Amino acid sequence: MKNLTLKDIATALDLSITTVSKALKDYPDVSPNTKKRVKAYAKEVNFTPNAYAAYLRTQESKMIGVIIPQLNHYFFSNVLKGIMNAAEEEGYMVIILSSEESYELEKKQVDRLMKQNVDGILMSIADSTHDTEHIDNISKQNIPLVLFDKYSKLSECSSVIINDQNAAFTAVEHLIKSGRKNIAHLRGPLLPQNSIDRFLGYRKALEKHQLPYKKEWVFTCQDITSDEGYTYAKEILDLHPDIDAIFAVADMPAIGAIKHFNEQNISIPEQIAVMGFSNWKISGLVTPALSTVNQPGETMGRKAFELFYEELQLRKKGKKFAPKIIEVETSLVVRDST
Amino acid sequence: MKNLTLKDIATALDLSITTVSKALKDYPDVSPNTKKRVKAYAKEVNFTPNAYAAYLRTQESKMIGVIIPQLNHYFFSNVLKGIMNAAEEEGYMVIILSSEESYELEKKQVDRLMKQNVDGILMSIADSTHDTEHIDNISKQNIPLVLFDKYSKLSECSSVIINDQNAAFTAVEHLIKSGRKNIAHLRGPLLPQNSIDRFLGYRKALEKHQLPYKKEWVFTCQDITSDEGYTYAKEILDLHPDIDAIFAVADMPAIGAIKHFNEQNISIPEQIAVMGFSNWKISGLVTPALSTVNQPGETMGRKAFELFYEELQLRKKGKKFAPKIIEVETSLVVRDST
DNA sequence: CTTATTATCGAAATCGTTTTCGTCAATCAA
DNA sequence: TTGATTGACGAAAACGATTTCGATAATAAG
Repeated sequence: MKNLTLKDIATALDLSITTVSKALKDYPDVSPNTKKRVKAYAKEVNFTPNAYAAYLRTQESKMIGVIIPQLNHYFFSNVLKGIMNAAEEEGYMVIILSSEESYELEKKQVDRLMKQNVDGILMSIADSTHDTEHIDNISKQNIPLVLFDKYSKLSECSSVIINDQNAAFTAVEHLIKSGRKNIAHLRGPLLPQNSIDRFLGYRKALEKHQLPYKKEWVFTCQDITSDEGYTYAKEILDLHPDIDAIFAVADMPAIGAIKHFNEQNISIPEQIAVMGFSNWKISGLVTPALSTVNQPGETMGRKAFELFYEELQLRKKGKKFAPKIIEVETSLVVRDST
Repeated sequence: MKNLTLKDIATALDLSITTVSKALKDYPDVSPNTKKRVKAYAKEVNFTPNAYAAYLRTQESKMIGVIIPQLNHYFFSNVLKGIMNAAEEEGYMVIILSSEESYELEKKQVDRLMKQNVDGILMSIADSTHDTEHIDNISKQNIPLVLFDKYSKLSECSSVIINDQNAAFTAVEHLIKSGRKNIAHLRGPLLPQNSIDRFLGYRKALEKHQLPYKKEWVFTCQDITSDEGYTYAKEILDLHPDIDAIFAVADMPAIGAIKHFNEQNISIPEQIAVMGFSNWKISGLVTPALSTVNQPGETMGRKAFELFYEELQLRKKGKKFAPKIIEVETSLVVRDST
């Protein structure tokens, strides 16, 4: 009960391996009649060509590699879903690896994927990644690369992103319009572009509405966890009692803050409003439900695969491919915390 | 800048391909000196043998397939992590597929993995899977199969599970010991064994402590979502005001219930206690923090891979492998909701 | 009736490893 | 000296699909 080969079909139909192969791939020099016979038989016995043998000739593995910073992460799981669905439609298998937000591991994973001869790599770079040599290597090896969400301004490759600055701007403006004047920001680490852009969006909104920007109202989360939000919420209550709203770089810190306020019987949003970012599932389940910015992960994943596929097709034809940047729309999700 | 081959090394060192290959694999008929030369050079140029070419001879793809019911799922993400870490240590790549809890899709994914010639399949079967033909096919094709968490009592294969009945029993007993007498159960769908076992554990605990079992206090969640918990919480408040505790089949329904109680200003755990199952990250973040049963996903994943690997080694030696069932320890996590 | 063209098909090389089976020289035993 | 053993290496045949280049027969053109 082993997998069949072209040879099996050839002997069964009294044809050569060559003809069977050609028939299945619709070569013009096979008569319509034999094509029909071969295809019918192949379907009957549920034949699929051995991917490994095919690779050896075509150098196409029909596999792509995906590297994300965290496996257990609502947003990235959604991106993966989008990638995998799109990949399946084109007959691609997906190898998923995680960098665990580590630069060293990320380099290693890139290496593993290249050794595995994937046809392309889609990745979201780790927060701690400070240089792009390993990323540039991918392009040098001539394999298509698409970045998503956390991208690099330095590397010349296609990307699928959101407009973090605008999204943050809109979120903060929403807080301002609902009457808040003293808005704190739980920002992300200094490195990834997203965290910078969201911070810039925050500042821009303050500026537009002529609210003062205070350095001491910006708190930096290193790992973007709920614990950090919890801790900073305490600090805010103790040292900055005039703050009446918090805009967090992500849902997790926002939820940590909410937890602390709940424990201290601080009423949300009356005494202090809280706004997250990403629209994780959990954000709708805490009390009060968290207002946030929706980041359409699945769409981003699909678009990322499509960009890869487009690039691959062009390369196969020997054409040059100019990197594209796709910006996916976000939307404000207003719930009970603002 | 393409990947090097054995041939490249052979010409560089003025040896034959054969000798290079043998040297790298420590064949006895290669002199220690040449081995040293070859290995040093291979390391220098960062050579790794082409996996596809190797497969063609050895019929080992060094890939395993994993099928989980849901990609975006805290517990399964953890299992994946365990699998992937263990797999990497042995040089295996992991192909992850999702069945989306659909029997049809599950069959299709099994098929895809077999066509991809993976060396083994690890899977957690979908809730809707009612027969095991596709699962038995895997064994017939002679490829190792390991089930985890959601397994089947019908199939003869290794499994990594928890003792759902005991775990549920302990959880409910904890509710009883804290003084609750009227304990409802939000159970899972009728099919998967886990849901049945947790229900049985619930009954057993009631029985042991001589509390009456009431059919109308058992509510069936079809999709195990927070929405279902939310809805049933409402029903409980309206129709069964004497219920003073809820044991849910999973964290999500429990959290949905908490949300509703919060909105109705029902105090937890004073008026009603809530107990979840699985210890998702979110369960520690809601207010009040949810008591639950910890299910060590990462450990389960690692054990699952180890079982696969053990079976593979035995098969390679031509030995028979008797399916093993590993039971992983759970633990009660008492937080603020009980 | 011969020659050129077209329509179908196959032989064989190739991809990069692995592994079996030889080959050859050097060493040893007799 | 002869025959047997050992040590170190290579030639070549797989693995299964793809693809180039011929080969053959049937048809059309002259």
